[in-house]
Amino acid sequence: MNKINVKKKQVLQRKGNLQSKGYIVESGLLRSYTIDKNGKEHIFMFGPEGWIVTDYAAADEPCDLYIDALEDSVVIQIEKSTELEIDLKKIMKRMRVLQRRIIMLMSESAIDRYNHFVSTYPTIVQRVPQYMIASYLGITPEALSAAKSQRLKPRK
Amino acid sequence: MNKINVKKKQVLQRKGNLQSKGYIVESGLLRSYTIDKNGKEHIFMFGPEGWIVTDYAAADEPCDLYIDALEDSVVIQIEKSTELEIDLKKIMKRMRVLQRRIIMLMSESAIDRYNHFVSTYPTIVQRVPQYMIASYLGITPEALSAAKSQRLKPRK
DNA sequence: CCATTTTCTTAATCTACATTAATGTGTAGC
DNA sequence: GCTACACATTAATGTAGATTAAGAAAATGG
Repeated sequence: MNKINVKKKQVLQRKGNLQSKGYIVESGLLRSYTIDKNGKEHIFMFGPEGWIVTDYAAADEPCDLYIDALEDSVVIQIEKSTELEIDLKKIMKRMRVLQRRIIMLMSESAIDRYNHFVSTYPTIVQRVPQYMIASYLGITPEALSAAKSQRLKPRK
Repeated sequence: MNKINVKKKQVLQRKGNLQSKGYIVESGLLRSYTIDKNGKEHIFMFGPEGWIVTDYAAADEPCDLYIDALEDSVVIQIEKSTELEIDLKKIMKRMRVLQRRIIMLMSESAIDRYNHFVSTYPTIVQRVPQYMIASYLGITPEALSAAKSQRLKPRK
């Protein structure tokens, strides 16, 4: 078993890596993200304690995601084949998270996605800066800020 | 084994169903989709021959997706637990498809997503109306039509 | 075939969100 | 207490894509 201490900002995986691993987060917080052709970051997922962070490229394919640490963390590095054997129900759950994310990106407004996020991951909201949540939601920090202040105003 | 003949437009599963099944498509074409609070449809995936179409809700949870047939089809109905035992590599592939979809929804313009779709699923483009592809891409048919005609115009 | 319905396109207007830029606020180190 | 840096807010302007509506084209059924 391969337990690793990771410092905040340390990069565990870069886009394009072959043989990318999975990471079980024991403590701390990881994130995975892409950088698009305009150099803009888009956060794919946050990985707090208990979560597994990985890219779903096969072992011999270049992966799509960067993975780094948002807090000092302790993680267990695993082979991808191992992860999948772990727990059928967990895989199902992960699939559903991805499914929901797609549905939300297609069918909900920015503020609705934000509200959803806050109620689904209240602890993460406290731990990462607003602009990263915006990045996860697929909008700019400015748009999130505006949407939030809108929400607080009583309707006339 | 539960082989079913499905007529075009026949609905196999409704959003909110419990105990929803998975469907292996032997021939024909299925799709899964949601309907948002404004009554608008958003296609989650197309399932041509050889694909498995399913919602990732656990057996006892209400599912998120409708599933219906876009062409007369022959499908095999399976229990979800069965599906997952089938093939680890396939699961991985499915995960990656979802991952890519999320990345694309967050980081690419409508026309880039369209081009991607066409090169990834050239056969499906021939088999479904444009407005369904728009729905899959997360845009309106009008926007897709406009984007396509833009693309064809030589740049000045 | 013809008639009807479904799908696609075009164009005008509207809106959510992006971009840019400036200002504000916190907090960490000195 | 300053200074700096990281983050959040606000406001002005820009733009991709939504909406609406109309007409053209294509598919479908009798």
